[in-house]
Amino acid sequence: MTNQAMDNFKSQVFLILNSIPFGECIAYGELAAQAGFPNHARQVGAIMKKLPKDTSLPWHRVVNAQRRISFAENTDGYLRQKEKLEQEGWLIVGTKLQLKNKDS
DNA sequence: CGGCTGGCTGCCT
DNA sequence: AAGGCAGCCAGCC
Repeated sequence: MTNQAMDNFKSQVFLILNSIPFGECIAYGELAAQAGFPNHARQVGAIMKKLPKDTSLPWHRVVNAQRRISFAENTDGYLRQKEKLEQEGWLIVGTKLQLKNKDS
């Protein structure tokens, strides 16, 4: 992957991220695929990792393919993501995301 | 330049 | 349902 492609990739990731509506979420792999680069799920994670804590991007809407938060519980990242998701109407059980109403 | 490490995934016990 | 494992690929050392 060229540096240029990578810039493009990042740009796409940010765009797509911003396009995710309130209350929805997307998987790392899917985000990567939509950005035009399948099998780059981890790279998406790497990008998220670099984001400043005060970023305005809805990075919390990105979860793993199992619809779980990809952080161990009691970690800082986990807590921050959980909090933001709860603000968007999600119910978090452990690392698992569920809809408040019914679900599954 | 080789080796290890991840905000991952899917397949196979 | 729950681990283990092997691909995956850019960063870092």
